[in-house]
Amino acid sequence: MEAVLTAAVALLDEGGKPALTFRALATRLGTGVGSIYWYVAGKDELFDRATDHVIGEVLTAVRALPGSDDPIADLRAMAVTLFDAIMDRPWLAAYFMRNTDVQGNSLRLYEEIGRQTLRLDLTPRQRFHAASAVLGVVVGTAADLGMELPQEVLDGQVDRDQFLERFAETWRGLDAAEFPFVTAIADEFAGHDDRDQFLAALDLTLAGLRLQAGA
Amino acid sequence: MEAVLTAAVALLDEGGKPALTFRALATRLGTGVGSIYWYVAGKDELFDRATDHVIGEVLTAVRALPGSDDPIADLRAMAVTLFDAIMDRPWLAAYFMRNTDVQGNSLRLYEEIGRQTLRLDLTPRQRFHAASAVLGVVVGTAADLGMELPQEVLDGQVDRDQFLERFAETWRGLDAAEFPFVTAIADEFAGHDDRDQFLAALDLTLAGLRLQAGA
DNA sequence: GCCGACTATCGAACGACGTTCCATTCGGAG
DNA sequence: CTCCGAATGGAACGTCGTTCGATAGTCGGC
Repeated sequence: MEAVLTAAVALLDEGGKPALTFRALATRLGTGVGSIYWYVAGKDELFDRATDHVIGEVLTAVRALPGSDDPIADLRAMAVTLFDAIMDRPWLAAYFMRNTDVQGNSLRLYEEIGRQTLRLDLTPRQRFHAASAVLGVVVGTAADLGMELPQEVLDGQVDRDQFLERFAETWRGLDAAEFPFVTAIADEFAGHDDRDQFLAALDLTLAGLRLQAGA
Repeated sequence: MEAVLTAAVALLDEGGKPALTFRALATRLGTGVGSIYWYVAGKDELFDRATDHVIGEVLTAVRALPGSDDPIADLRAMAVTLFDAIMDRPWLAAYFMRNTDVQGNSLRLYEEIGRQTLRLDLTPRQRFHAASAVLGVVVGTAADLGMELPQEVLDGQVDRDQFLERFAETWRGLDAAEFPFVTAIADEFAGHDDRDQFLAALDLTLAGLRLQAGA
């Protein structure tokens, strides 16, 4: 069981979600395809279990955070930890979008984040919305992060900066009257860092949250 | 070509992303599978074109918005319009997560949103991040919206509220010492409205944005 | 020593899918 | 009528998730 999950995670790390295949997994484990079905009911459960497995690592990382007297600062640190984990393993983003079993480590992570809102002066509903909003920022930014890279970039044939520059070049060439915004921020897009983009979005909602909590 | 796209959208509306199949599409069009390949290079392009097709409708809806003297209010209205469109067609969420061709209507929609940031007192980078953050909130919330419903709910066998209540019941039964947050907001989760959740998250980032812009 | 019951393994086979390929048909220009 | 590119249709291929039955191994009870 444990060997199945670690092998599945290894496949995901190497080739992303499409690389996780029952046949590939069986080959790596040196067994037959049918054996895997004795441990998991199907592909969904396999994916869920494998993902929950690494969410466990994220959870321990989150729990190991020092913590401070500022709940929002702690909230920020947790979100950053989660985001960094997704940057390392982009296929993780797909997990949060099919959270059928809101159980296990995913629930515990949700608890860790939501617990910070208990330290803020908010109504229960506001707490619920705050925790969801923070998670939403992570997922929302991570979503167009893992998927934006076509195969040629993953293969290392094309540099990421070159890839962005190609788009920026197209944007710069657009009609400035019809696309005042896009032409204006083409340069920003060219060299942009996904992590900075995430932090900016996160800090916006946290600023709003701080305002709401009156802290 | 046009018929192919409208049929593809119809299939997506009826059964979501897994329902969009070359064979199903060919059957609906009364042709062969190979014919579709004369119009599109593959499944990815088919999905992109079909999605961009409906994004066009969202774009006209966004452009039809009245507009006000408050850029942030306009930003909010646009985000809500986009979110509502995704609520109607949950499979749309998957589109924004694989925006390979940042061209077409998607780009125009991005322009429409970003243009509002030009009316705010921000640096170019802040404008770029603001537009991305707003889109991120929409995508982030919409993501765990379309996917959270298992098949039994889509089939109408189980009511959505019953489905949520089932989770809430589990959460209420957890140890309050170990899960102080989850047990506290179980009631909120039970009857929660996805749209309210989205609006709360959106308003948080917009409040932060308003703070940043000093408006 | 034999037995059934349970745990666990294996790979052939099935149906659905995306994609390729090629023979065929159509329609207008010469 | 001829011809050539535009457009069509569907058989065929490889891969995928999943199912299924055959086959061992293990262990307690008689």
